[in-house]
Amino acid sequence: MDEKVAERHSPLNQRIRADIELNILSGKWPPGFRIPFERELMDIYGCSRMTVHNALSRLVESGLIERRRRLGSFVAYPGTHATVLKLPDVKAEIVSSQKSYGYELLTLNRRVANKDDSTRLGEATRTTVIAITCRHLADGVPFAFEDRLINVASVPEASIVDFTTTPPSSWLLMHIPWTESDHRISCIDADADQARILGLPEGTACLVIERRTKRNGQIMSQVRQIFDGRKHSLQGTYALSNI
Amino acid sequence: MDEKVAERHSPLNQRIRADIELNILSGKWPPGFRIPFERELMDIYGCSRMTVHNALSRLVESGLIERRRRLGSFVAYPGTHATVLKLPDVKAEIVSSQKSYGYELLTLNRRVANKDDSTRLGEATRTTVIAITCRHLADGVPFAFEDRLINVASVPEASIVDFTTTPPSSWLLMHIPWTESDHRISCIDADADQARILGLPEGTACLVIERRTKRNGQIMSQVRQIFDGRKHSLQGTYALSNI
DNA sequence: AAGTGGTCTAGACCACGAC
DNA sequence: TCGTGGTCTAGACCACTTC
Repeated sequence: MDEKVAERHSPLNQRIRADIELNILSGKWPPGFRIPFERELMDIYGCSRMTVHNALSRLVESGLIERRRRLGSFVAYPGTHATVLKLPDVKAEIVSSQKSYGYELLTLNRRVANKDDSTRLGEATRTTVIAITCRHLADGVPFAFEDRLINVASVPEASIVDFTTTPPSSWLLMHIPWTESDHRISCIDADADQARILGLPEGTACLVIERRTKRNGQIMSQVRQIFDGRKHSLQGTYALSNI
Repeated sequence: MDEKVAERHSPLNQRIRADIELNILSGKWPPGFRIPFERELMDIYGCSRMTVHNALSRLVESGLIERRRRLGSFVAYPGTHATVLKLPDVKAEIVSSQKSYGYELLTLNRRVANKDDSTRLGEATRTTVIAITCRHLADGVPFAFEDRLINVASVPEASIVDFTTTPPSSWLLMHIPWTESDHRISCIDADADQARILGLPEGTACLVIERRTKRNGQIMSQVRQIFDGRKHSLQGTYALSNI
């Protein structure tokens, strides 16, 4: 086998991973190619099986190889492109781009979930929700329009928060961290309201990010954020393992 | 510590991972919380340090915890939401939704990269490129407009492919697998050409996916795909470790 | 100096699945 | 049946960083 031996002084298991990645990404080992057995790699690198096994296991996690007992390890067939998108908190995003952050609460209602609310939360039960619409500004210019529902049953503390000064996204991130979430990214033509709030001509293409956050399977919040499509885009890289 | 002991009959290292995940996602262990030392977890689970260490290492990879020598392991502070988006091949996406797939080559040029081409490829060198525009149809209805550049220096085989019948995305996926890629997702108002090709009113909000694929750091191809924003959206879930 | 995590070893037994 | 990967052990030494 080819030992390109990346990064001479890094730990052995990382070198093994990097070597195999290189062979796959360079096209030398095509999809379906059987890579050496663990016991062969032990001899090649002069190390124990545990070291080899850990390296290969992480390649499985990253989706680069598949392993089958008795048959060996094979370069996987990539069916799709995938990308990891980071969707930062709007406030953090504005601040980190050296602009001043502004926040305006537009509406706040506390109500029993209506039909639309239940659809957004993905729950049939008639819970109480806090419905918030607000606007984020960067250097005084409208940056994003946010429309959020908070499930009061799941996040009772939200009842006593003063959302006239605290952006709900930032508060939730600080107080209800590490939730599971699913996202939907789409685009729309701004309607009259949205255009007015974002200071755009009606019909401008806008980027929409919707997110539902859950904890223990229970939905805590749903949010729809709308951005000026001419100024905002999302970028992601697909890096394999981060050696 | 709390042993919620998920999945009784799964391997021990996965149970350890799942237990710690549960404590973090449920909010019981907030960001900054110091989780038990490896040697404590050995006692708690009655296993060797290697088993504990492997479990914790994978939690580091998933971004859920951070570890510092001498101090211990801590629940990480989530700065951003992240999502894994799958961006399937357009043909595969249409076929899997039970619709008939159609493909039309619109233009094909082979030329020395001009200024715009070089920008798109992110390379200053004046290489030869194949520039393709084409249209994907689902059940005969325009589905996506694709504008692609292929770097001939990196993908010489592309010179002899008949792109009048073969969609370039599908060919590249089959023949140049396992490239690295980066993506950009944005939206635009369809201009006259785009509207005509997609069969939409001019000015309709459209979703745009741009992708550059590399191999060994060398750019192989750049593509811009445009979809009807009213019908197309991207969805992603953030699953932590896949236990 | 002391204690944490980082890495590795040389074994072991088991589970699965092709044959 | 038998060879592969899956899991685990009971050690070991090292690197780093705070004390």
